[in-house]
Amino acid sequence: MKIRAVYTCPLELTHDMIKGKWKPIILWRLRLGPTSLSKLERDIEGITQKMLLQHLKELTELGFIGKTVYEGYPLKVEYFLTRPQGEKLLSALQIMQEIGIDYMVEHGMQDALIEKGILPQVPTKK
Amino acid sequence: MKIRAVYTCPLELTHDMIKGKWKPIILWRLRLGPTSLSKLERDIEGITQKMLLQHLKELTELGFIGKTVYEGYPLKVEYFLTRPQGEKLLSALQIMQEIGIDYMVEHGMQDALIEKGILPQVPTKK
DNA sequence: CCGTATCCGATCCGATACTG
DNA sequence: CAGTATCGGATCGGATACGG
Repeated sequence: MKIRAVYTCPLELTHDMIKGKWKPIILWRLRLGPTSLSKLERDIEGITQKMLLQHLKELTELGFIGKTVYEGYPLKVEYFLTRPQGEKLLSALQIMQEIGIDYMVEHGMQDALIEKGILPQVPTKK
Repeated sequence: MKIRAVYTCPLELTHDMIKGKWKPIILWRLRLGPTSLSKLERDIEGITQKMLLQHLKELTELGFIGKTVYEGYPLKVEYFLTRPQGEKLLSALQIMQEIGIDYMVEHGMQDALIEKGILPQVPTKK
């Protein structure tokens, strides 16, 4: 991904930076703290290693994610949210998470949320 | 665009809902109040009528935008942000706008911002 | 465990022409 | 002014294989 020279507004730039099916999910997972590639791959259901690496790379180049490489064997690498950039972006994603929850609750999709422990059992009765 | 039955997390759903080159820009423009199709088309530089209509339709179906149709000629339609959904989404976009500004300032792209009046003349000296 | 490369179908979006 | 339809190139993302 490359940054264009001109955008309609800064918002468009940001939207472009988090474009990609897995980018928000990766950042969201990283809010829990630094992790390795393999952990991310295990935790993010359905992602392929290729997409994970590609999106990690882009987010790193954009300054939202940092990377620590430990020398020696076995290989060890940790990815983490940068501050303040990564964490600020997270605050936008936090709102988006809420919007998603609101939407699902209003459209009878709570069951999926309860299953994942995002919502507690037996939510407000209609 | 269609809503899938299952998502990794609610955040992914929201990200999907605002996927599309012009969606954030359209919503951003609507923060200024209700407007017509033709005004949007004029104000959003580079958009085609086709994309504008397509994205407006999707955002309307998703509940972020509302639409008032006035009877009689000349035809008159107004699009507006819904509350609370549209306005809540706007608050996430607000943060994304700031992130974009931050990025541009840190990468020597302020000139574009000053031109558009987003930043005042002569910002903080390095 | 970490990372790169290729192939290929799906989708996105711009251009353009046309209707009420 | 508001909205629909079609076509084609560009990009995205999944599968898969391979290398440090």
